[in-house]
Amino acid sequence: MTAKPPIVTAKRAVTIKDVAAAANVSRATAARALNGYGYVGDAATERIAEAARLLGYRANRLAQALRHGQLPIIGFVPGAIQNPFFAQIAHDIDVELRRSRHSLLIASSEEDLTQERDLLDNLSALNVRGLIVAPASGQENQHLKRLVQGGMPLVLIDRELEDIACDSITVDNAAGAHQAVSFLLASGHRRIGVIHDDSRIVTARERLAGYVRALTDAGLPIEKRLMAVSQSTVEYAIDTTIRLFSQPDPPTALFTVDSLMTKGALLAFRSMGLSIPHDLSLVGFDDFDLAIFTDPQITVVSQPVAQIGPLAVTMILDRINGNREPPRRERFPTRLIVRGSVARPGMARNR
Amino acid sequence: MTAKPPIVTAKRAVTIKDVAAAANVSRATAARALNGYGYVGDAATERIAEAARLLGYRANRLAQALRHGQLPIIGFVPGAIQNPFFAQIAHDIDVELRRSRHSLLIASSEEDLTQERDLLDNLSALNVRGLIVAPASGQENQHLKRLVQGGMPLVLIDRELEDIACDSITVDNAAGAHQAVSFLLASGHRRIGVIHDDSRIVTARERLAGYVRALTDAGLPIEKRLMAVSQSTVEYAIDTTIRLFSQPDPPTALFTVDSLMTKGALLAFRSMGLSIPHDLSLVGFDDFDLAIFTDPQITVVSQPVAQIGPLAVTMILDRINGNREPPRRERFPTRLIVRGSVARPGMARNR
DNA sequence: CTGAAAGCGCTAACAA
DNA sequence: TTGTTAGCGCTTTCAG
Repeated sequence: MTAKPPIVTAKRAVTIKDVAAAANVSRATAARALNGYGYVGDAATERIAEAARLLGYRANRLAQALRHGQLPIIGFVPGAIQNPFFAQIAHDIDVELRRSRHSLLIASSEEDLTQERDLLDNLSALNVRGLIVAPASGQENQHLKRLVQGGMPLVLIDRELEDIACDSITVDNAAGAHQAVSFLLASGHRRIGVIHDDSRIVTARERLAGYVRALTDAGLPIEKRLMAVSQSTVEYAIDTTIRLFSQPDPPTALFTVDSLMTKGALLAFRSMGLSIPHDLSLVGFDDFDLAIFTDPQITVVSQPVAQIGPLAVTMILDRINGNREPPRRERFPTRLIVRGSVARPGMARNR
Repeated sequence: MTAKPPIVTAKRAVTIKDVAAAANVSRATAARALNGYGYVGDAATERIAEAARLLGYRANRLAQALRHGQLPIIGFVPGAIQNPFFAQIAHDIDVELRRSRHSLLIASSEEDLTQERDLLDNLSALNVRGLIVAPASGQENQHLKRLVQGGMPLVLIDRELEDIACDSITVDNAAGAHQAVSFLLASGHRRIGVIHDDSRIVTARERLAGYVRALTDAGLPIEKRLMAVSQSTVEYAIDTTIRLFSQPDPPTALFTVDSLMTKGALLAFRSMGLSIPHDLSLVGFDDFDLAIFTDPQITVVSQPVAQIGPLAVTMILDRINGNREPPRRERFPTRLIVRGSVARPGMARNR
C-alpha cells in the first residue's frame, strides 16, 4: 500500500480566501498574518501559516499590485538586446534589482522609435515602478517627456536628452572619440577615415563630433570623402568600409564609432587583403571580447560598462523612494586601451 | 499672448470612470466603446472616443489582467542572459511575441537552481500566460513539474527533462559532439582532450557522452586524464586548459563543450605559446562570432540558434490557445562547420 | 486581537 | 442601445 500523492488541485489557484476558510479566520486576519503586519494571535498565526503551506498558497501579485497601484517591476528598454553592450547592462541591472525584490522587464526597441513608443506605453499601462531607457531618438521624445511629467521615475542610459528632466548615465563620447583620433594623429596619420551612423542616436553623433574636433584641433581639414555613413550592423559596415577604402588616395587609418562597425571593418579588411597595422591602422569605439583575439589586438576606446547598470538601479530606486532632487546627469570618462592595431603610416602606401 | 499649455494633470491617472463621466455615459458603455464590443450608439461612441483622447486615457492593464486572470506576458528564464546564445534567443522570442501583442519578461537564472525557483514563483504569481525556460538542473525539477500540473504552458529550451510532460526544443548534443570528435579522429588524432562542465546541466553531459562514444566507437580507451572539468566561464576554462596541456604526454587535440570554454582555451593556448593547428587541433561546440576572426578560424559544431526562439513562441502560443496534444519534443540536428583549426597531429610533438 | 466592508480599475452578465 | 451590478484577489481602515 503506497501513500496517496497529494491531490492535484488542477485549475483554480488558491486564494487568500481559501486559506482564511481553512484556518477559520477572516480574510483580513489571514492577510495580516501572511504579510506580517498588525496584530494577530499566536494560535491564529500558526493555523494560517499551516493552512497556507498545506494549500500551497501564493499571493496573486496582480491583485496586490492593483491594490497598491504598482507592480514591483522595472522596465528596461535597450536599443537592442542582442548588442553585448546592452546585454551586459541588462544582466547587471537584473542582478542589482533582485536585491530590492524587483523584477526586470526587458523590451528591446530595436532602435525603432515607433516601437519604443509602443513599449513604453505598455509598460506604463502596466504600472511598472520605473523605467530605464536608451532612447532611440535624440529629437522625438514627447512620449518620454510625458512619462516624466506623469511622475514616472525614468533613467536614461547611454544617451542623454537635454530637454528631459531626468537622471541619465552616459559616457563622454566626444572626448573618447577625440582621444582615439588624436592618438592616430600622434602616430603620424593625416588621412583618417571614420565610419559612423547617421541615425538619430545621439551617441553616434557625439562620437563623430569628437572626430571632427580632433582634426580641427590639429589644424587639419575635414574631408567629406573620409567620412562614411553606415548602419550599425556588421553587414553594412563591411560594404561601407570597402567603399571607403576603394577610393583613390584612401585613408591610412580608420576610426569606427561602435563595435559592430569595428567588426565589419575587420572583415572588410580581410576580404580586401589589407593587413593591420601594416597597411592601415584602426581604432574602434567600445571594447569587445573579440578585440583581444585578433592578431594584432585592436586598440579601442572603452566605456565603463560595468558601472552603468548598477548605477542606473541606484538612481531609479532612489527616485522610487521619493528623491525629488534635480536630475542627476552622470557622465563617465572613457579610456583608450592601446593594443596593436595602430602603427605609423608609411611604406605600405608605396605599392 | 501665448496659448496655455495643457494642464499637467500630475498624479492620478485617468480611469475609465473619468472618461465615462466626461462623455456622460456609464462605465459599461465607455468600456464597450473603448474595447469595441457590444452595441454602442454612434453619438456615444464619438463622445467617448473624444473624451478618452482629450483626457489621455490609457487602460490600466493591471486591472484588466486581474479581471481576465492573466497578463499578456510570456516569461523567459534563460540560463544566463549575457550568454550570446540566450541573448539571441531572447531577441528572437521578443520579436516573434510582439506580433501576438504579448510582452516578454526576461529573468535570468544565472544557472542557479534556487534563483530559478524564485523567479518561476514570481512569474507564475504574476499570472503570466506562459513560460519559456532553460532549466538549470537536470534532476531537481519539482517546481517545473508543479507548474505544468497547475496548467501553466511551459516550453523547455536547450535542455530537455524527460519526466516533465511539456514541449521542448533541443539540439542533438550527443550526435554533435560525436561528429566533432570523429572529425578529430579522422584527422589522425588519438589523444583527444575534452573540457567539459560537470554541472547538472543536461546539455553538457550529453556532449560529454558524445565524446566518449566517439572514442569508444573508434576502439579507443577513455582516459580520465584527458577529460578536464571546468566551470562554464572563460576564466575557469583558461586555467583548466593550461592544466590539461601541462601534463606529460598531453593531448594533440581538444574538444570544448561550449563557446565560453572555447574562448578560454584559445586564450590559454596563446599564453602557453601553442599555435593552432600546428601544435594542436581544436573543435568547439557552438558557433560564435569570434570563431571567424581568429587566425586560423575555428572549426565548430553549430546549433540552429535562429530557429529556437521562433519555434518556442509558436509552441507556447499554441498551448495558450488550448492545444492539448501530447508534448512535442523537437530536437534539431547540429552541423559541423569545418574551418582551419584542425590538422593532422605530427612533428610538432618532437620539440 | 479580529471581522466587516469598502474599493483598486476594469469587464460582463443581466435588466431595462 | 444603455445602465446596474457584481466581482476578479487583495489590503486596509474602522468598529468591535
